[in-house]
Amino acid sequence: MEHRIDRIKKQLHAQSYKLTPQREATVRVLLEREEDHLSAEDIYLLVKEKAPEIGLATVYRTLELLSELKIVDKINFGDGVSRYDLRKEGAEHFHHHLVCIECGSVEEIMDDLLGDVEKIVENEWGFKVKDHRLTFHGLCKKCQKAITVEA
Amino acid sequence: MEHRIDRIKKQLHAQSYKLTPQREATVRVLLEREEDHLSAEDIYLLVKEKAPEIGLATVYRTLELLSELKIVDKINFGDGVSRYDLRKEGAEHFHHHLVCIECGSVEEIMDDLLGDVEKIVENEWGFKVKDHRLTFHGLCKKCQKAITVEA
DNA sequence: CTAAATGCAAACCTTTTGCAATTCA
DNA sequence: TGAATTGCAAAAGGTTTGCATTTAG
Repeated sequence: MEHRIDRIKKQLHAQSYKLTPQREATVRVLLEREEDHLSAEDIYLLVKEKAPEIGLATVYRTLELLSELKIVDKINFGDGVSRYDLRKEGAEHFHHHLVCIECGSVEEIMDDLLGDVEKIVENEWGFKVKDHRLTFHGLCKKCQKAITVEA
Repeated sequence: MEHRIDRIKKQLHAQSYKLTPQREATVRVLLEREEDHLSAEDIYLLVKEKAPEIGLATVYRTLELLSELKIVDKINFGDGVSRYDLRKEGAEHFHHHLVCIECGSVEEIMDDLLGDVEKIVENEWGFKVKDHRLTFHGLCKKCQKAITVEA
């Protein structure tokens, strides 16, 4: 944890950005809730517990900055809100998501399943892939069971 | 074209929705601009040319209805706007997109490249896939060339 | 005829921005 | 010190909603 904060601090300083207490608090929330897919508002409320004086605008500005630095990825699952997801260290590509259409849960897949597909896209379409977004919509294990039982 | 309109009319009637002139005009715009990825506002302006009295709210309501009926898919490329994409007839899955990070162009891929990946997700994660969203971000052919030349 | 649909304007939400005051390096 | 950052409140989108009126079936 401290290790990752240090790293991020260095990344910021490298571009002459400052690691303010507000930014640090925001990053800590992101680290603590790595599994979640929090909206800016969610993050704001959590950061407020540690740093009550912070403003929502600062959270937005911090998240934008972290996006630029590729520390977080901004995603959108189709509800009207952007969500922010910490990039795994060293990850070349954005990970994938399984969104349950029944209960709304979001599971992450870290494996890169798209190696072959990207080759096809590059060779057959001449498109140079830099990143991707892949989300599956369907039924998670739990909801599949629930439906089987009730049927 | 008329054939597809008829089909949609039937789909609407099947659920006792009406095919109003406003709805028909909206569908026609969608059919004419099948290749594009129009926002609600874009569609509104285009529909207005044929049916000047239409209101933006009606366009939104129509698009929502068409989404429900799986006639269009609502997508989000990360700019703050929802875009609407006509589903190809008989398509089981949503098609894929190649978004150029240089010029913003959007190309569509109709082939289903995810068959194998879906099998893995179903078998290894126990997740029952119903649909997916796959977008690649990178450089289109044109922009790759442009960059090579200027370098 | 009557449930469904429309147009308009107001309301809503999320996100962004201007600016004076503050703070990190 | 001085450029970067913050908080606040206002503004700016995009989208939704309430309601009186109109219309497709």
